[in-house]
Amino acid sequence: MSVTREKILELGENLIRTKGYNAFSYQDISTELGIKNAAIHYYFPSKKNLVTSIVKTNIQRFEEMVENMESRNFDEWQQLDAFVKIYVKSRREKKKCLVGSLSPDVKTLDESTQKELKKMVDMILRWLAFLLERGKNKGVFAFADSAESKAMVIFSSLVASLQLSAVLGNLDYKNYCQSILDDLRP
Amino acid sequence: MSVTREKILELGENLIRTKGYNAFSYQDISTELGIKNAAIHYYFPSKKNLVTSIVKTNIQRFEEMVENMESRNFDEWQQLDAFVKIYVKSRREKKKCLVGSLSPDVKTLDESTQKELKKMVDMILRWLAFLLERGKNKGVFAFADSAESKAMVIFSSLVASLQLSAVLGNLDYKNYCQSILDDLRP
DNA sequence: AAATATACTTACTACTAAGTAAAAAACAAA
DNA sequence: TTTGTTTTTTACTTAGTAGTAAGTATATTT
Repeated sequence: MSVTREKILELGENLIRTKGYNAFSYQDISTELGIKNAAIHYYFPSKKNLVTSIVKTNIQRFEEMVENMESRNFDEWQQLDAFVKIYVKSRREKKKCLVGSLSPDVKTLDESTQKELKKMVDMILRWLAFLLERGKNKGVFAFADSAESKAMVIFSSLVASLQLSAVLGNLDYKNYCQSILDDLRP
Repeated sequence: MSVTREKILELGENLIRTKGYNAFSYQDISTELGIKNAAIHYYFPSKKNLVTSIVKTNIQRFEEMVENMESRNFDEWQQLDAFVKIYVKSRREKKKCLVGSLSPDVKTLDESTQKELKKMVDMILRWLAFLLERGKNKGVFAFADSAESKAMVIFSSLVASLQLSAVLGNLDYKNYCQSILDDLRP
């Protein structure tokens, strides 16, 4: 695959995660990469095309991460910890997660992009609920309500706190994430 | 105060809460109100001006709500329940909350708007933490971690789940909110 | 060597955005 | 009824936006 294409995807993702979908333009990318506007259209005929590709890439990345953790026999706690670490890293890099960046703009996205985004959110929540359920049965986690509810609370907390920490500025994010994990301790 | 001005503020808020800050235009407002583009500039010289006013209005609305609840001797549970009801209503109206709409776009906002938004988030989190702490001491609530942490988890959950429910579509939001409250039961 | 595909650039169209200056209309008070 | 103020429209500018058509140099295939 083309290096330029890869760079466009990477830069596009970063722009979405810092400025948001409706605030970034092809010019932001072309200027940064030192190419012309039309060169981006060569790889991604339309903006919706680009964003859909970015979401698809992220879905794949997530699937690979989960597969990798399972094959390396990560236990439930280690897997959840690895997932939370993605958010700690995002915060350090002053970026939001892709879901937290695109979800607020979902109404303004193309239908095919909406579909991919839904697929991604569904996938994450299903994985989280499954992990929590399995961990609870094995005594790794302890929590009162349903695994689905708990998955939603944990994911929501991670997504929104990343947005809010950009507003508040200070916020000890790493510590906050730790308290989410601690809450599950048996 | 002018009726047109009030209508612009209301419509602007709704547009931010449905499409987002960077996706709505003065034309969206002028078309809906049957006035001209320039008429909006008469009341709000710039877009940043309008958005800042919208945030300020919401801060005031929140302050009034809290004052009102205190003066009517709402207990901690009733106050939290009333706060959660705002989000259930938002979900019913297929809108995000203002914080959840503007926070992801904070980098693209004018500095004065950023300041007001921070003020709003600070205020809500302080109030929530205060309420949780007081309620815990009185035995109305029960939770393990600090009131500040719990306030952040609850607020994040409400904000992000509103965004995610717009992506997922189905989601039993009312029930989800109930589970957040149930979690605090002693 | 000729044909074709790749990876672009140049130069444009069509449109939308925010914002402005000046004129006109609407409304009040004298 | 005149005068002044507030509100709104007309008509515009400036500065973008996504997207396209046509061309070009270079590499690859036939």
